[in-house]
Amino acid sequence: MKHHTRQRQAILKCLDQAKGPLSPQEILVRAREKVEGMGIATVYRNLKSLEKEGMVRELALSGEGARYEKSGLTHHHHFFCRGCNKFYCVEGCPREISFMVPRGFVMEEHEIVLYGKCSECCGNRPV
Amino acid sequence: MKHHTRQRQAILKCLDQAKGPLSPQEILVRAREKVEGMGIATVYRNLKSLEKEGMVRELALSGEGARYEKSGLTHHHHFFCRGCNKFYCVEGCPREISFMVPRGFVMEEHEIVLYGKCSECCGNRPV
DNA sequence: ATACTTGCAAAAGTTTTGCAGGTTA
DNA sequence: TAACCTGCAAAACTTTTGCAAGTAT
Repeated sequence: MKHHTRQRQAILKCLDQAKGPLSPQEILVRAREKVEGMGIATVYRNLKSLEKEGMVRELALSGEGARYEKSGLTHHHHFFCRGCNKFYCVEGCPREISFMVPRGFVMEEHEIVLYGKCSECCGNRPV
Repeated sequence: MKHHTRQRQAILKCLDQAKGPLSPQEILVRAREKVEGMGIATVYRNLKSLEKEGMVRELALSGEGARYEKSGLTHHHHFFCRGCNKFYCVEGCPREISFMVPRGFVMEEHEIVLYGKCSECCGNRPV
């Protein structure tokens, strides 16, 4: 039987409030505002178990270590800002991409990542 | 002035002969067939410098650590096989994706990764 | 009470760096 | 010869694990 701990709830809340997937470190910093003294191991452990339960999804798309987001969101993709090294969720998808699958391969999922600068890092202010 | 060492040439040759981007470990194994006793540090160092020179491109798209490929290839994307944990290059691209870029953001690049099983891992033989 | 979680510290990976010796131009 | 590279080992990071103590049911 799973227990509902403050730490676990804090992690889920962080993911809820984020505009995009977060790294374990980002989660730690934010979750510590809610649960003082929380350890990084707890973050990793909870992310793993939440992933196993299907509540969270791991994304590894930037050369910066994995990010995590709630699962069950509507189909979407991501934008990685090279200025602030953050991910943002983006809507839309060019549906028809199965023509890219090589003969004999089976596609189960796809992921699209746009790289560039977010509006804040976009010239308005110095990076 | 850069020097042309056997190690550097071996790494480039491995990348030339591969069907998709390779991990540093994969490169080490293959390069050692050409240059006995080669060390992993040499692989990492060369990949970094080749990347800086613009000859090699880093991809980090699988939760499995970065992969590297020659740069200057024609625009293409990748398929990650969850059976053998290898990347394959795939042709084609649904050109029009700029509608996905959020207002105020600037897109510099995009990457598409298909996940699934390659033909070899696809039922024909047990994974 | 029992089962599950936590924080800490140690361990296991992966990537980077320092250095003495070797190689390239 | 001077500049650059290499292999090794140590260092730096990131992620996982063991364990005694704490918490949820």
